[in-house]
Amino acid sequence: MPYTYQYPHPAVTVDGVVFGYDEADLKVLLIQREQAPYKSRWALPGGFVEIDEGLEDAARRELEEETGITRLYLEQLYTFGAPRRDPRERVISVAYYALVKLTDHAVHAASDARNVAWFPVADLPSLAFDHEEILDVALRRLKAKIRYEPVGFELLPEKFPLSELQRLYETIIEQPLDKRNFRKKILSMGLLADTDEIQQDVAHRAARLYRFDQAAYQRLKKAGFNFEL
Amino acid sequence: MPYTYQYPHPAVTVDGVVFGYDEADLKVLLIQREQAPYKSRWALPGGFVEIDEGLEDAARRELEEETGITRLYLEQLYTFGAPRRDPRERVISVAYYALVKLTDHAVHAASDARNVAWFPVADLPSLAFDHEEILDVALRRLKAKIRYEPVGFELLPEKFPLSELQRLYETIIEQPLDKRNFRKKILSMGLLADTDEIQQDVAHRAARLYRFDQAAYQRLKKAGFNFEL
DNA sequence: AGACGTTGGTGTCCTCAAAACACTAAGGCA
DNA sequence: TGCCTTAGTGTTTTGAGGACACCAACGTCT
Repeated sequence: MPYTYQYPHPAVTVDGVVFGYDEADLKVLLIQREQAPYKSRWALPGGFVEIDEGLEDAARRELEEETGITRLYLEQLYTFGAPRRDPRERVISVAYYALVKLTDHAVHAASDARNVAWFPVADLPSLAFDHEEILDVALRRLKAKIRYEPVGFELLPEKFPLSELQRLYETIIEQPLDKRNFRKKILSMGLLADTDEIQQDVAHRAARLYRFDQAAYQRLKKAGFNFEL
Repeated sequence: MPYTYQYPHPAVTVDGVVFGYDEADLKVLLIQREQAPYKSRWALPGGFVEIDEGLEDAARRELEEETGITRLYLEQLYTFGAPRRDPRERVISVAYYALVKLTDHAVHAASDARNVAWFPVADLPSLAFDHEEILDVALRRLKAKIRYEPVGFELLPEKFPLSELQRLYETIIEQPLDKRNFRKKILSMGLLADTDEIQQDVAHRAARLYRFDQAAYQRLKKAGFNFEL
């Protein structure tokens, strides 16, 4: 027990709410706990912050260790610190939320022996600790954020048809959008670049594929442009 | 040194960015440090989180202890945890921002012997630790938040003329607003109740005084209303 | 008493973006 | 060849935001 302090110190962890999307619904990555407390309950991936490690670094490291996911959009969400949220000791958790392209990470979600799985947000198991609350906050943040910043693209493959983008939006904000108005608006922003490709192997007319034009977005943002819906 | 752990634990603090407004500019409450490090530098009020105390509770307690301010709008801002942000040991700071009615707290800002003062955000001294960064994040948040949630009223006296509300908005978002359009819009929301009073002791035509109608706001919010600008 | 200075308070028109709305095109499949 | 499914396309209507200028009230100064 080599670490002593003059005053009691809480433990600090990071937890990650990792969102993914597959043509049907919005999903979250969960890990089944192997140890007490909450043994065999599902929980958000996360762990302790090393003493010499930045918070975001810790979040990335834990996500990589536990789920194998490496490149992702990551942003701090909120810090949860209710005194008894962990029965063992006082633990303060800095929560992050992340968006990944599910297509890249679909299968091998289980990286080490652990039980890792994607769950549709509409149909979740009961979670360990206060993780349901954390997830709830993350979901509200995502719903709000997607309307005024172009983060939805982080959830899609690099090339995607407009209809998929629209379905993504409809899924997340939970309301239908008019097809023509959606296309008109999103295209008029000039953030989408038309790859000269079309869908393959579909049983109907193939759609054009677009990609998000990061460079154009940066340019527009500097010029005072504000993404909206 | 009675507190020992198996692994190293960081210290956890809360810091508060307290905003006030007085008919000319937006101000922030700062404390002059009495001890090293950064002795005699100005800093955000804050302090250590007790081991059995919620984060928001800690923020309120510290603000009351150090500045005497008691009723305020308080909201978690962001958590800062760069490994060397405090030279003594690893310290993770959960920052909050607060809005107060400066009229209520103008004078006795110095509660105990400490040196406490309001500074215009446009003219700040150099600050201790990473507090300039924290303040910067807080300011950006306030600017964004005031446009889509009716928090501006927290900075004004209970009864205020419309012109003062408009000046507040112009100060915070740093651009002028058209008087007629502003009045039209804000009044049409139905969030302001006309007290039947007017300004006293002014050297010109006296303005009607309004107050923010919290009950009406709650009602509208439930009905799906969204405040904007 | 009268002129002046300062802030309060009011309405219209124009412009543009959001919302509603329905049909043809393409291509695989039975 | 007909059918099913999804892609792709414009116009009209409606409402909100933005530009814009004058009179009213009231204290102050001479």
